[in-house]
Amino acid sequence: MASSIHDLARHLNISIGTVSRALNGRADVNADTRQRVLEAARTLNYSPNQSGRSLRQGATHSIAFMLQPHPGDQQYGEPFFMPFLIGLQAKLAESGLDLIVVMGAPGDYQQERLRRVVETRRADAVVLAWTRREDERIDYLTQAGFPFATVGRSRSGARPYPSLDLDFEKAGADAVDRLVARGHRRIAAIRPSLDLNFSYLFLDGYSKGLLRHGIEVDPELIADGFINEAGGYAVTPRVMRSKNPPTAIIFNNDVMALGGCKALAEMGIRPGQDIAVTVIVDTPLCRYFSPALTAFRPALEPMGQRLAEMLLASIPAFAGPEGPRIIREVWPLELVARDSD
Amino acid sequence: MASSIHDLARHLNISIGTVSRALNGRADVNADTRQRVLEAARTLNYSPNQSGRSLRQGATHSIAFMLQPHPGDQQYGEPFFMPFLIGLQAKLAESGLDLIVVMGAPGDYQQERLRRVVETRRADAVVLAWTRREDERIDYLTQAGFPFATVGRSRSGARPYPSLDLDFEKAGADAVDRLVARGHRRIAAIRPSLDLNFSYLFLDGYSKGLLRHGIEVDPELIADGFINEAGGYAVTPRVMRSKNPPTAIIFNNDVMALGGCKALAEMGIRPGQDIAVTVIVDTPLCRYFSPALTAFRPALEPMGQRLAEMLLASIPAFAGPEGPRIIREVWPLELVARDSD
DNA sequence: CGTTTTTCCGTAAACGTTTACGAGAACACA
DNA sequence: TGTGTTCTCGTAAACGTTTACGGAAAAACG
Repeated sequence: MASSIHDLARHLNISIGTVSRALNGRADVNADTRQRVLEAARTLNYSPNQSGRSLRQGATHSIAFMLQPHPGDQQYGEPFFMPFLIGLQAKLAESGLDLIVVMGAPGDYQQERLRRVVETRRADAVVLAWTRREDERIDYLTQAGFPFATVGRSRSGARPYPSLDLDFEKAGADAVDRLVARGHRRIAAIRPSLDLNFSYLFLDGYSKGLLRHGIEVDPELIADGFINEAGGYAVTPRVMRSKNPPTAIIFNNDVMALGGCKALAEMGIRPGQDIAVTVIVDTPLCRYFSPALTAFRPALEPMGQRLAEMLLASIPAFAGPEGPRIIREVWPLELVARDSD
Repeated sequence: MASSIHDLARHLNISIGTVSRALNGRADVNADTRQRVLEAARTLNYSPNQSGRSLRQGATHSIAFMLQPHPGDQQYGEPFFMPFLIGLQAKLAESGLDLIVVMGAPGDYQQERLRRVVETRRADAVVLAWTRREDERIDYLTQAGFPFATVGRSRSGARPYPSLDLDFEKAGADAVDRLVARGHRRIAAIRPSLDLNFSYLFLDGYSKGLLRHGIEVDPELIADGFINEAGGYAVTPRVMRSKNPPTAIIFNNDVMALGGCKALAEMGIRPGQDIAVTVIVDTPLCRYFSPALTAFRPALEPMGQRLAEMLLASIPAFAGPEGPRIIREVWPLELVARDSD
């Protein structure tokens, strides 16, 4: 079943060294022998043992994406990440790299899992998502000298590292601009309660947007909750019951918006009619909700591809002739105007 | 940085064999030396190189979950699988196994990816999801003698294999029962157009349910679409515009229901008032939609745990003293009555 | 034909583990 | 003291690759 390089060598009556060289496309092997080797490999259904080559080369040819549920959440934010992963995987495959997604148990915030991946050398590099404002994972990886890239920024990290993020700050400000232009002055912001960095960026943009229009930031109109439907559901009534309730709400993500709209519905408040609703990160949910939610859309699949390029560019073994480079980029979020505001 | 077993041996002035035995908890090593080895391992920050032990043992200590987007879909059905994966991963970890999620490119239906995993021995077993009625992956794995388990059943497979499925047939029939009891006789069914096995099971149950009440199955009330929001959106108007339109719709999954409800909204038809809507597989979306959707709920996390047990029980190396066993189970879907019917 | 270069291939070591085997030391028992 | 048993540990092979090195044969060159 499992045919090794020795089987090929024996079958062709040549040495294993030659077989290996032929397979790996090295120059010092006769064109004819190479042909025979490749053919034998096909007929004997040979494919190289990963453990063997990893051990010899000190490289696993795989990149790990760390997947972690948030505490209090069972959703992983996947509607967001799946298109991203498609792009990432496609680009990595071009360089012969496999993408593996490493699961963590809920609650331990990946540290333990990450250590495992790094120390047992299960992957050549990792991709981190859901970066936090202070992110111990980033500190650990830089300190360990392990290659990585992040989707999202962070304050952590002694050395620079490749990162790709969305411009949540601009989106937050743009959302305010649009609502103000439509006559709103009481605008609420609902965001995750965790230390997630994009949550801060969003709030910064929101605040700057308000100030730009001479509107004071009212703490009563800002609320934090779990980053899931239940979080939005729990927290939205709170801002609606403030002394001077908002006429518009900006939700930081789609699932919190879903929960929030549920709460609004139960209060008899209709998005798009009685209140304006804007969502920062667009997903199919926003589009197919009724009313369709105005949202800011990321280019997820291209982002995945780009992050792969950036990650590889930072690793000496994969970087081009000009040597490794650290690339950091922030991509725009594009407004998709729909019916909810 | 990367300390090996040789480093430990040199540091302690003993042989690598002894170190290895101490680390692996074998009996023939002095309690005192074991203590010293373990301590040195901690201070030198040793952890075994996976490639090394995999190569030697012929086992990778990891299980692969094959993740594949459907053609025409970018969603992966993750809201469904994530809690399942949490359970799966938790149980596998108890046996020292890592769960890795292997991505496939959209469209190639995993075959290529699966071959890669199997042939390069990247995992000791795989878990398949989204089983099809005729599933070449199952044929391939049985023929290759590679351990696997599925969530979902299939017609394929020369030999029996562990599988865990939900009782879509009963859920379909129960949904009909409930709707009939509430006075409906024109009941539509909307399901994925792919060869997915649960789609057939659902339709069987639906048909049997109707016949049980003496209601003829009307092909005009059955529609197939992409298993995503767009699919439900595209296909729902078709059944609504039939000569004798339905007064109730059963959707096979949450995302198609979301799209379908969008289409209904645009036609001025309100779920829960103008039409009854039932969803077979419950997710947070169903709960937080307005109106909350009546749905059938699976116990996803326990299912993940159970499948891990079943998979391990089927592998000689992990099975208990009574030897390997093939377990197949079908779990119930529990009705959660809400506001949409 | 002698010398140099090129082409091609075999040999063997190395990657980090695990483990079968055997041997020395300590101990028990008569 | 002689014999057998039990504890411990070192030695070395093996897992499947890749690759540095060197050498034989062929080709090129004068």
